[in-house]
Amino acid sequence: MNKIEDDKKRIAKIMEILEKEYPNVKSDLINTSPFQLLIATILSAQCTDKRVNMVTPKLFSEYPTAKELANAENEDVEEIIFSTGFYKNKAKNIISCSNYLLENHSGEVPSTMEELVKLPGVGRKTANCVLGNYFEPEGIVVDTHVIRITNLLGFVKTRNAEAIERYLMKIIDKKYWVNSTHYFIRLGRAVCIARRPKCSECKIKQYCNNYKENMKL
DNA sequence: CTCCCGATAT
DNA sequence: ATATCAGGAG
Repeated sequence: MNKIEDDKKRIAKIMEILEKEYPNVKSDLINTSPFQLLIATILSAQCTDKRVNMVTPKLFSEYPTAKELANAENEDVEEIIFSTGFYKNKAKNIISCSNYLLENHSGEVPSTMEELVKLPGVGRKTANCVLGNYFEPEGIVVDTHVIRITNLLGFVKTRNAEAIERYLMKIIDKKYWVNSTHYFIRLGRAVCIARRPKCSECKIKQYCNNYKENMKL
């Protein structure tokens, strides 16, 4: 009857199942500080976490904090992060981002959405990621997996990340705001794969509109 | 909306 | 060959 109330119950069940399936989830991006997670997340745009983790050990070894990265040469950074793609934009962003942190936040990463999205190369997705892992979440990370899976499940019918985030914040219990994204990412990589979803192996197929409409009957 | 862009699986 | 990967800026 009431879609929101119905969706609240359905996603609560889904969270319960995925929590059992993927216990102790956390970010797969290698990092030892908010600054490093921020940089790694900027690098992760349209790129796999595995690939980002191949370049960040060298990057963070040479430029461990905003202080070092702010004074880095553009070409040196480009060479290290080249394989992550969009390397010119990403190099420019993480260097000017480091400069901004030095000038405005003593080199530390701010802990609010309002301040984070002012950083060059940082939008709501990256900001939510840093907030959720190191501070208090102000929203829900909506990445490519969350967009695809929430549409397939039937919670939303849009590719607009902000619209999806607003709706998920209405229906997901706040205790799952951080982990729900991790669950969808794990499910998206292993089971609900973009090119070919493995619905037969899916633990939440009984709660999935796409499965009910296309796979059954 | 387009552009940025390399690595990988299919 | 083509779609996809923890997106963001103009």
